[in-house]
Amino acid sequence: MTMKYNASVPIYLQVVDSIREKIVTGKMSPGEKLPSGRDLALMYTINPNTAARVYQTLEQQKLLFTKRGLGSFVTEDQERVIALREEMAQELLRDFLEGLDRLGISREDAIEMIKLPAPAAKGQKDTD
Amino acid sequence: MTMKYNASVPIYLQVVDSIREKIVTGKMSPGEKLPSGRDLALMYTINPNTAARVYQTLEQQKLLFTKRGLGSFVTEDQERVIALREEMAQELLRDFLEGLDRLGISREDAIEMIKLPAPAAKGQKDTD
Amino acid sequence: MTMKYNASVPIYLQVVDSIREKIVTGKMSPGEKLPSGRDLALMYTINPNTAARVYQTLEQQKLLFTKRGLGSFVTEDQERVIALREEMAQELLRDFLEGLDRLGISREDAIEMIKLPAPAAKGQKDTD
Amino acid sequence: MTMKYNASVPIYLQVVDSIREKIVTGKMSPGEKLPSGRDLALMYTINPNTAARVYQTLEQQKLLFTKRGLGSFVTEDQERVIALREEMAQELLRDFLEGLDRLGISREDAIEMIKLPAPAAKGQKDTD
DNA sequence: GTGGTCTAGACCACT
DNA sequence: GTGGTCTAGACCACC
Repeated sequence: MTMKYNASVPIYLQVVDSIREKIVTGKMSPGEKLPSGRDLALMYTINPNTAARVYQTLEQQKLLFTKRGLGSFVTEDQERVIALREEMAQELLRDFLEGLDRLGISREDAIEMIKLPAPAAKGQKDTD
Repeated sequence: MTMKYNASVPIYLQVVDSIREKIVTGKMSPGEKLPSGRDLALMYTINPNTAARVYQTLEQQKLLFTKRGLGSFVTEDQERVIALREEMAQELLRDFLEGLDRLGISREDAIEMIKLPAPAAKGQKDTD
Repeated sequence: MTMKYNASVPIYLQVVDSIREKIVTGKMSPGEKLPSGRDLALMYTINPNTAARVYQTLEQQKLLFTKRGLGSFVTEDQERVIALREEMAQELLRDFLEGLDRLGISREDAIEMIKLPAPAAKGQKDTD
Repeated sequence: MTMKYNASVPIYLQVVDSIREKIVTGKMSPGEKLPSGRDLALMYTINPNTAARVYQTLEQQKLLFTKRGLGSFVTEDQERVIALREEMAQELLRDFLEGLDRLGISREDAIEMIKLPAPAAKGQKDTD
């Protein structure tokens, strides 16, 4: 679970995304218990405070709920999860289409690009 | 040229992107003169310091060059522009494909999504 | 007796309030036997430790007394109950009046609000 | 601006309430600049981190917005302010009425209580 | 054990 | 100067 952190985006958000992905893709099930804040801190080698912030953020997004003294749990609101997955897909698509427009690339060309084998991996974008 | 700024990404970068887009898509031609720093500040309603940083950043990316006392000009290195456009397209595509994988969406489904009419625009995420 | 718990206030206090209300409003009579700690735990679906804390708290408030081996009983000190009811009413009123002042609402307006039919219930603030 | 803090509710929330009250009652105007985080920390004798949390919370409630490097400002969304005041009034009223019901006090009696001169001030509820 | 809060101090990027 | 983030460590209440 150790991660390479991208220096330009807050660590807590990167961990949030990592966990959110697990929930949204079903790798974590509704009601499932998440690691304790302290454990999360160890797993991701971050400060306990940062770990707490991760769970706080996810709780605000209603992707998990917390019971004091017991721990944090994946939301049981399955619809929330599905809706979020849909949102994320729409945002991903919109960003892509907007980018195409800005670069003046047609959708037909874009589809061709998708069909082709993936291009070489990127050099690191911005770590420092 | 007034812009709605997204609070979560530095203003100077948003302006940088705006200008870079014009260069890459040919809306600004090689050698063309850019507005003075002060004019840029007025046009984008930003601080002159921020405007200076914009040109400084674009100069580092070799998309423009500056002549003392004369102003800033779009690079005449056409290959640089073309290469950059290609890079940007590849990055856009890669981000899209990675996002699809994370969400567990197949490329076929993605292509279907692209072909469909664009979904309604989202409410602004965080502008101010 | 099952309850929806508010995540932001300790469960044991919510149960304490629930029982105190019954005593203060006379739904439970002086000297009446309360359920055993274990039964209380079942009734409120709480941990036996928490149930014990509930009785402990109520005992500190002299609203019940415990006889070893026999169980817990509602206090027979009727004056204590009456005084508490009065206290609670005063506190309720004071909180309301202070809130009005903070919001800059006159008492006349407040009285009008009370006379009107109750507004629709709010969505739950934070239950789990 | 120094405050007496109630030990049983988080300091940052007490400061949040203090500022929210100023906004909602019009003591602070739309667009008005709030003190910097550091200044707020000094004014309320709290840690800068706690001060930051105060503004974060208020920002989530859309009562203020923040510009990096510039500071935080009272929201210019007047409707948001009005709506919030209304919400707060409704919640205050609802809590009062619910309390009356729990204590078995009629609304007529409640109105009489409101009309009477305020009862003696409360002893401290819970400081420690 | 678990989460929640707070302090203290540091570093960085942005305006 | 201003906000944003992170670390470190502590204390407390709750279950």
